[in-house]
Amino acid sequence: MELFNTILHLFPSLKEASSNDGVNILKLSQQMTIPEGTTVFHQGDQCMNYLLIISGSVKVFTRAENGREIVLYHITSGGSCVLTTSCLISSEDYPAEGVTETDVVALAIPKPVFEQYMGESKTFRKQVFHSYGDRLIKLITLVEEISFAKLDIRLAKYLLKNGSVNTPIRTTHQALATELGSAREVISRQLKEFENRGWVLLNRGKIDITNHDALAALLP
Amino acid sequence: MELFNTILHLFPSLKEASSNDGVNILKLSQQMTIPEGTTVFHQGDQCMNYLLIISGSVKVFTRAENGREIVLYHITSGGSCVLTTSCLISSEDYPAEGVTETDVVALAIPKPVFEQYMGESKTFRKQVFHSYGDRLIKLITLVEEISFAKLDIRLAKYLLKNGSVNTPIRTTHQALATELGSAREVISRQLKEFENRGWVLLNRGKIDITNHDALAALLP
DNA sequence: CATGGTTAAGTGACATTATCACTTAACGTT
DNA sequence: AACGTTAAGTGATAATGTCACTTAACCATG
Repeated sequence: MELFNTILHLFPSLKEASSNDGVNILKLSQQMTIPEGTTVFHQGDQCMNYLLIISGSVKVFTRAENGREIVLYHITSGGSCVLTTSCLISSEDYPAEGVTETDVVALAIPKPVFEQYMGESKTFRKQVFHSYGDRLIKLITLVEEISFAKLDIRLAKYLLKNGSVNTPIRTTHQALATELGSAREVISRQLKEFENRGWVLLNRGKIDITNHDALAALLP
Repeated sequence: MELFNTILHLFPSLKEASSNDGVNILKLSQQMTIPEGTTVFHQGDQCMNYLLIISGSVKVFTRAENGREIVLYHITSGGSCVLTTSCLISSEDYPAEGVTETDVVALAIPKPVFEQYMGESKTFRKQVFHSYGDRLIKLITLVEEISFAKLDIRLAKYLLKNGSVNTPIRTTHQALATELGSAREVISRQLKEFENRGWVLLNRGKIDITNHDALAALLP
């Protein structure tokens, strides 16, 4: 059973939880496959499951009235949706939206099962808490970056993180703007500036990095 | 024992935790009084306690290299420091600083005691989770505001929240800038603009609201 | 109560980023 | 090859941030 092992490998805490009292947490949970572009949760939703991502990626973001968006973070393989958890516990509404960026395989643990294992397994608890801590730190870092870091630096950082000299980045300026919490025009101009300096090569939907070191020199 | 009851009233989960197996979580924790202006934790610290605030207020913020600061949130009576918790669990370093804004009375629960009660008491767990959820939601809201909301609106909101027509706000423009993640000069100019419109009255270290409704009309 | 140090607030010039209202270009379809 | 769609470019203008100061208020102390 390949998938079974993959899951236990990604979420080792489930191993302990499973064997604890002979009940298999995996049997009580529902495995689901979600196609790319699906809205997993909405601003204002309620939710009844704790979601573990087995493969693929979910983009979590908020939207302003005027339509502008900003990505809060991504949940990838091995991650869990703490917003879901947070709402599981506190029954508050989501302050954000989640959309799958790729096809996603996930495990949905029902609320009662989740709560039971939170009490029983220290390892499971630790993992859940760790996800929380991670998100908090990511969000704090995001606040820092938005308020302090200049856009050219944040853009360079993103480019270097998501591409390299021979692996171009396939995305639109609009998506980049959303990712960095800026406006498309601003991103376009900044990229054009990078292109003028010979650091990148721009094409519709594609950005080639041509001078890695120059971009890297921008970072603090 | 007045304080004892205050604590149990603020943190009802401790009641259950205390009586659970006869061990009193309060006895194992240390109550401390911290004067105003004390740095409770630093960027880069480790920590060994879970902190509950009994009275007073702690300001949590990050600082950029150039010295600019932005307040992430405040922890007040009945709140707990989840950053501490997060680092308790994941042993990561703090990405922020905490400074007392007033004299603070707090309860420090040592790491092992905290972990024990996390396993034993569902109520305690719930309260800890709730704090986490609260912070997440606060941080997400902050990200939203920083990236989408205009400064005049955020400023008006702050003024209305912290003062009224006959209770002036006692703070400096610098503190306001930190609170809103902006620069002092920008705040000064915006306030001056409000004053020109007859909405507020400015004095060194004091802001009087003279037209509540006009300010309120600015909010969405 | 005058003086000087300290902290708060004001100012002008300039840089960066956001917004608006478009135009131009690339792509896929038929 | 023409057309609709989506991506990217552009110029003007507004909002915000930064820098290098100046001015004003407050407080302590002689």
